[in-house]
Amino acid sequence: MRQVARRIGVEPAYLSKVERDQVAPPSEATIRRLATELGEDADVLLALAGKVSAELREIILRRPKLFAALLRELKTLPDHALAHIVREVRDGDW
Amino acid sequence: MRQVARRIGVEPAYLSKVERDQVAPPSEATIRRLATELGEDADVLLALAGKVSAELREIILRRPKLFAALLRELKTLPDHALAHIVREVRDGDW
DNA sequence: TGTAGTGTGTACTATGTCGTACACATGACA
DNA sequence: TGTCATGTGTACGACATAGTACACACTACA
Repeated sequence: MRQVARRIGVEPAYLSKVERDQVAPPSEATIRRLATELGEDADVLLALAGKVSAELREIILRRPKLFAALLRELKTLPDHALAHIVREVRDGDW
Repeated sequence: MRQVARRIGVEPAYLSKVERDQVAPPSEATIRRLATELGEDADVLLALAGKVSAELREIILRRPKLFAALLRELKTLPDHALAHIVREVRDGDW
């Protein structure tokens, strides 16, 4: 644990408390370093901390109306339908 | 101005500073009341404040991987293509 | 048996967020 | 010319965020 703490640049005591939810979630930067260190998906770890990455936030902020409308429409769509859209867009069908 | 301030529940001095960007943006709740009062789109006003509504954040947080992938794919799509997707989903073509 | 490494409890701190409170200058106008 | 409404400058404050620093208890093991 001390090794992980040292590698991601925080105090061992702090990491210990983070793991046991004894403190508020770390900053995005710290969560990202932790995700890298643990081989976890950063977006998922951030979500566990109740955070959305600054990168995604920026995408939305550039076109708030469109993305707000889109997200509200997609909100209730099942996973496979979402994944389908992702694939279609990626394959350039737009 | 004092009337608007009173209606949205803040001090006139504060609203004055907000208008001239002399202070950090108000909270989401205050921005929403302001948007209602001014007849503006809340998502747009929130975006001007660099914020994404808690509602949209929650949608993402429930399925972080899917929405992260989706947003990154949609990031560079032109407005009309995004609007097209919104319509298709709304019309139940999924 | 002592000592070296491991996780944890307690206390503290700096910076950011989201405002309030009050005084003041200014211009309109009766 | 006094007063009344209007916007603004300055000071302050509560609470949240994102940690540090240090001491301490426990375990393994040479």
